Amino acid sequence: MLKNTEFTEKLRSSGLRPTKQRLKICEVLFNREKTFHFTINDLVKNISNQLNEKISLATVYNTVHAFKKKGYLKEISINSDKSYFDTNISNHHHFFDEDTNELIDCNDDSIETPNVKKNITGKKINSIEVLIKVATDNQNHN
Amino acid sequence: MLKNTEFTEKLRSSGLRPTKQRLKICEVLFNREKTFHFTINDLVKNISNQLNEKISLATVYNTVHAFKKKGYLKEISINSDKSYFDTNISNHHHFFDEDTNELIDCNDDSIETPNVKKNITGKKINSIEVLIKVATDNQNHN
DNA sequence: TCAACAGTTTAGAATTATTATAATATAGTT
DNA sequence: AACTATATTATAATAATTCTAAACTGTTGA
Repeated sequence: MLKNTEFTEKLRSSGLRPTKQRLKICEVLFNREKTFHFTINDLVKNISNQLNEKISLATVYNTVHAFKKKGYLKEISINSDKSYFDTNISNHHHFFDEDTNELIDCNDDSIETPNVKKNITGKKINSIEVLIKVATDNQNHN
Repeated sequence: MLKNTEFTEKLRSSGLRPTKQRLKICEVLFNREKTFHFTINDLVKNISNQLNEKISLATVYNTVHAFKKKGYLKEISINSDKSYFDTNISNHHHFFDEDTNELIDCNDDSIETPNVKKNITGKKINSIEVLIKVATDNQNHN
């Protein structure tokens, strides 16, 4: 569990001003045992539930994108109507339950990161994401 | 190159009525040498360019989703503001060029499909998608 | 400590993608 | 040719995200 001073330091060291709103967002995102997935909407709700405060939607968008840029968050590639973010920035993959729209971390090595034997010329690989879509067996029979 | 009669047959055999609009969409999507990626917007533009006709946006959405359900199209998991579809329904993976927002097929075996050693209990794996994000080396330094 | 400035926040409007709706039209069958 | 079920359409509604311009605030340097 980190304290506000530590968040302040961390933000400052990466060139982000430690504003009230950012510190609050840090608290909600990073002051917990386990990493988790969220949408912008989830986060806004969490802020109002946990801190009983309101940070404007636009600010939450700005902050999440700033944190992503600095590598404190990962955005998960999924074709959904909304964007999913992950506070787990380690190299890992995901299951997506199409019945419940639930995203499940795969932290052990049950999904191995595939080798990429050939890359696009002149480009650097920024990420390798694996998404396994699952559903109950009796779905999709129409 | 398939003819309209063949599309008619194919549609009918999968329980979809071979309406004018669907046949036209088939023509634009499947009457070509190479498979390709598109967004709904791209498709609407192609229809008006190639056939000089207009099919309503809602119909294009309906048809694309119907084709996806029947397995004639794949939706690609990517966190973008819009959905990408692929007429290549074979098992393959993608590069995504973050500089140009271009999606590139990987048809050879330079990206191998990862093994999934453990699955969610009671669920069936519907797909395994690998997305490699690339960019020029001098990006993301802010 | 304080003023100035650069960067941040805000609320609301604008934009964009997608879905819902309800009336109309049409394909396939009788 | 008429009937029925389904598809199409245009429009409205919704929902996610971005834009904008004004107000505000943290930081820096005096």
